Amino acid sequence: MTADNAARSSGPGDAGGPGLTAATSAASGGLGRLEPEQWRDFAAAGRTRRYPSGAYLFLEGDKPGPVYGVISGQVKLVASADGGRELLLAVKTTGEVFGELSAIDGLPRSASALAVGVVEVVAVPDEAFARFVEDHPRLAVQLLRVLADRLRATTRLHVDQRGADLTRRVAAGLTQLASEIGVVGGPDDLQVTLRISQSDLADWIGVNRETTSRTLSRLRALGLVATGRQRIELLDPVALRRLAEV
Amino acid sequence: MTADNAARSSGPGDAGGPGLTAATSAASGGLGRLEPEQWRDFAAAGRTRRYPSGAYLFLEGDKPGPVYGVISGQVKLVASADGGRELLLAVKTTGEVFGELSAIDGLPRSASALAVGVVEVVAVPDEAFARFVEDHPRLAVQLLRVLADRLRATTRLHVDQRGADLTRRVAAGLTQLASEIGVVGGPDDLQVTLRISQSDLADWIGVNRETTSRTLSRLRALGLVATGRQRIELLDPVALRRLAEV
DNA sequence: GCGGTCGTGTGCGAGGGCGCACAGACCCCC
DNA sequence: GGGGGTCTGTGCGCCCTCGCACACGACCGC
Repeated sequence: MTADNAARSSGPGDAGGPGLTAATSAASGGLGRLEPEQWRDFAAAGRTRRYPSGAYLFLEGDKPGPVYGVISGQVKLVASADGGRELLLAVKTTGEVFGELSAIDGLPRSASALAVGVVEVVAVPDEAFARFVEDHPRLAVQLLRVLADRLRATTRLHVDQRGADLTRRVAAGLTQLASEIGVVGGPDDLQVTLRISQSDLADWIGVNRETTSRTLSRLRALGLVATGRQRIELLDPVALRRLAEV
Repeated sequence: MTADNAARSSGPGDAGGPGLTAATSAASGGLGRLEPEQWRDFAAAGRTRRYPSGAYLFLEGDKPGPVYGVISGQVKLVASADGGRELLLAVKTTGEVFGELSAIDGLPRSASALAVGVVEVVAVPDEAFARFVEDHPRLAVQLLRVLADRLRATTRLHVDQRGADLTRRVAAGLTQLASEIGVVGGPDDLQVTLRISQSDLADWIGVNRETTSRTLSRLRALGLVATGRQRIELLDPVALRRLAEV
């Protein structure tokens, strides 16, 4: 969790308040990464499974089930609003854990998990996970911190996105996504390539595809991004972040 | 001003091994209500303070500080976005606890706490609270559940409000607020009166005041609500809830 | 009682996102 | 290699929200 966004102070009405502060990794939807030792213990408690591209690991509304850890591939966590709208909550990649909320509180899944490409995961039964947590107080406290951070991030997101103009929201969305699943490209360390569709980006930031596409056009004209099929290149991540946070 | 100058001392009232069992929903912003016994333990760990109307108990961005429990009065938790916009995150009343996030993760306050009318609270030093949690594993697990629930609720809110039309969002906002701070009125058990301004409601649902007022006019024409100065009466909460959930 | 302040209600014009529609490019699979 | 499906890019008009502006009424303090 980057401390820099949280460390910013701002009173009520303080114009310099937090902009679209992208609460980085914990944006929403997962436990974050475990330390190697913890991961071994975690993996030992479950079994490996493979899912084909497009398969659902679980659906929104399902009864509680296993907690998952990604071994390889990517998993999208999506929540559906009414009218068929969908919101992309998170993208989980190798080493990340997700689906632990249901194991914690026993409530139904609040999002669907969709395999992007072939995915290999380790699935730990929820009871085993619950025991695991109860037997490891330090882990429980760590979990508390993680959930607290995610709560902050989600609230922050909720607050910031309200009334912000499109350019800013798209810039913020790109910045967040890049920090989660960005693939560092060329020789320049700053260039980042996102391998997602514009529809996914639209679902992520919560606007429709066409508008997102148009906004990307604008950013392209500014030389900040380059786009292609299933590809968004952040040519100037720094400028984008600045755009997002103003 | 930030009422941070806390009087130190006062050992942790670490009496027994109870849990800070939280009630239910806790839409966002607090721990929920404690059971009487737990409340006693909690209160014993801190000291009572009084704040005049309009005083800030803490400000967004402040360093971590005490965890609060409301003895009497109301406290508004507000987060500020850019441009002076504010969002009302929660209203805490008698018996409710708030401000525990910072005590958990040590990060700065993510919202400001504002006294609505004269408020009496018990303030428990964050260190005491943290020790309290660490020494009671079962309490930690309880807390996990509470945070998980709040995370769900916040995410749900975030997902649902996206693209929903105004009538729905206002109806949803009224329903939520009513369940939190509604005062049951007349003989009919279903009638609920909210003692807040329309500006507060607007901040709660995240639209501007004028639009909120106009939407209330519409709902008034439908016979669903009655309005007055600092007063919104839910004449047909059931219909409102239906409106919100469709 | 009398201003001053705050909360409410409403009109109006501007701006912007939404949804539809369509064209072209690219990819995958048969 | 061809055809269908997916992804991208863009035009266009509708409608909704915003922001400004103003009037009225309730409440408060002197």
